[in-house]
Amino acid sequence: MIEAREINTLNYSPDRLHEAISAAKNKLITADKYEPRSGSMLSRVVAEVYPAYQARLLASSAVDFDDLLLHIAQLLYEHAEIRAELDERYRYVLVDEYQDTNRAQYVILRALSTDHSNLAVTGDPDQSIYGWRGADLNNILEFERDYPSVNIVRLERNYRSTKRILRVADELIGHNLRRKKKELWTENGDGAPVRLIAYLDQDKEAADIAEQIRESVAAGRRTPSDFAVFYRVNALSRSLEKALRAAGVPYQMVRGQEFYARKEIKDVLAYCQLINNPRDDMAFERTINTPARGIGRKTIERLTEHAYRHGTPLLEAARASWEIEGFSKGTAAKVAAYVEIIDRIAAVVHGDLEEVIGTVLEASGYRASLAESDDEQDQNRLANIEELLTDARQFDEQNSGGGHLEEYLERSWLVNETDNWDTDTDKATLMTLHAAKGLEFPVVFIVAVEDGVLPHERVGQHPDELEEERRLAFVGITRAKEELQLSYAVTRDFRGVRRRTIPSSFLMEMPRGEMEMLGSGDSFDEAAFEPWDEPDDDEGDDSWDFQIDDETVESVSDSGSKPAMSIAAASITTAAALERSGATAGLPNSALNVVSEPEPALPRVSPDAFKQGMTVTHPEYGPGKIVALSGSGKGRRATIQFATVGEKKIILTHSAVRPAR
DNA sequence: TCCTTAACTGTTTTT
DNA sequence: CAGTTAAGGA
Repeated sequence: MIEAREINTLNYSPDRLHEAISAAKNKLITADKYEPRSGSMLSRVVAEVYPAYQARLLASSAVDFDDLLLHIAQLLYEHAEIRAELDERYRYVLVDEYQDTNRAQYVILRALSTDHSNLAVTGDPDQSIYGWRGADLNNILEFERDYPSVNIVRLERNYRSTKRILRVADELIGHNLRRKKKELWTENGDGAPVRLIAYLDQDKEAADIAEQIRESVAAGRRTPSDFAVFYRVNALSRSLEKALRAAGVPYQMVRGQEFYARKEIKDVLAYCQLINNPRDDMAFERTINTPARGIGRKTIERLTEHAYRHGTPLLEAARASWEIEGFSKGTAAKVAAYVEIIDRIAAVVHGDLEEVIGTVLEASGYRASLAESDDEQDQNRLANIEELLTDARQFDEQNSGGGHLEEYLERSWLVNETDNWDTDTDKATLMTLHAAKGLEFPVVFIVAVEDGVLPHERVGQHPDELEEERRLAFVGITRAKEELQLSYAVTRDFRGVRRRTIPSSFLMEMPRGEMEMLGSGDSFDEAAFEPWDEPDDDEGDDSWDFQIDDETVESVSDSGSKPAMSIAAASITTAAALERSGATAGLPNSALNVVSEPEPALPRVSPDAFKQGMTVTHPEYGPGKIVALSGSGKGRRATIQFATVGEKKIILTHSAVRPAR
């Protein structure tokens, strides 16, 4: 579809376009109402693709995730009598996790609670972490305005965490502006200090965490399921898995969709989808030459054309293969053989799922083609397919009588992250911060609390996005009941390259009094943290600012004077201290080279590189825009409008301000 | 049409 | 690094 329009897929990838369409749908903008924003090429492309995409969904009798809500909202909106009937039927409506609702859900809720306004919602604005998916924080922030007669109950008592953990969480989230203030308290004990550990690299980080778990379990103090390790991105799980395996710690990794998203599983399920819905052209295209049966691009092209001309689905066109012009006898026979396969599977559609999938595997030749292969990966795939059969059998046990194909497929689409999280087995848990919401563990580790990872570098210049990252950290921290460890690695391998990292700015927003700063084992010079440990005479936010000429100017002090310390400077000190202490002695050359690399942790930017109107970021104040510049050389200053704290005047040579990524 | 190899490229989170 | 695409040969 995108190809047909000769759209430049480099700038407008299917992913990006779908994302844009999804965002539009979340805002209840239907294809016919979508207006391209002037000046935005992307939106012009979307305006072209969106209606075609929607038409194609309709032709396939399909809906996407967003349609699930959009269609309902539209139905309720356009048909007063249906709305009234459903409002009548559902007298009392309860919504959990209200902070994660989007515009469409909001409209649906309103529609269902108009005549019978019995609506109860629960949620915590500080735990809204799905803004990027269309969740609208305003839904909860402005609930009182939307429903003036509302009765609000604040649940501020925390029964889960220790006082220290709670204070760390509370102070961090206090840096957010778009929230509802609340006073969290608990009668639990102080508990242990929150640990902040700097490791040399991610392998040391992973190994130490694994070792801590192993040791506690061996000592009988804890059991594996007491532990959870959270990370911002899935890619970070690799070294953790390796270390846990090496330490012999049983673990489970929660990765939603993982199973059903595998190529081989999707291949097999595509046959099922086509049986379930013969108009599913995507399933047709996926299956017709999987495994390879000599049906290529050209053949599919001709089929598509025939289908288009007759207004039929592709499978229908394939049934007429003998009449299609340009098809050789051989080609027509191959296509007919494929149709035959589909029909054979369709014949057992009313049986058990295990039978349906078993038939797919046999009739399609999929299993045989994998079994013949001597590629190691294919053997793996074979194992996954056997697992799919097991999954199907389990499903059959719960849904006896057969004929439940559609339900099974639905489940495969809708499984979420935590659905396959097993609470009964005694294993440590690895998961993303997003997946962690709603859970709790006695001991929590959060790894890679680094600039660019937690807040993730892809959060845009919009302050709301930075705040969402902060909420994500908040969610992770508040999962911990008794112990919490935050950590970062001084260097981290990323995409095959070793990089020096900068500790997350969020770490500077946490109360040092509740925390314990550590290096990893004795390989770390604690002196590196001295500037942090030293309690400031004044507390809190202003500690790195001091007054000059009436203006608040921010600067990193020279070594010697004590209070001001930016996070970037801390990381430089850390690395330097490492070198001095010979902490790197045991490392292979490559690692040593990197640590002693002349490249500073914070790329120094010449003051002249800053231009008016430029978007910049600051480790504490977040993103901002340069309003004005003054002075020159070392004295060059910028007035920056920060989204979080308003306008600040900053000396560029000394500050940690950088051009936005 | 298929298969192998080399080059390339892109990287968040997921109902 | 890993997953995907482009190119070229069978």
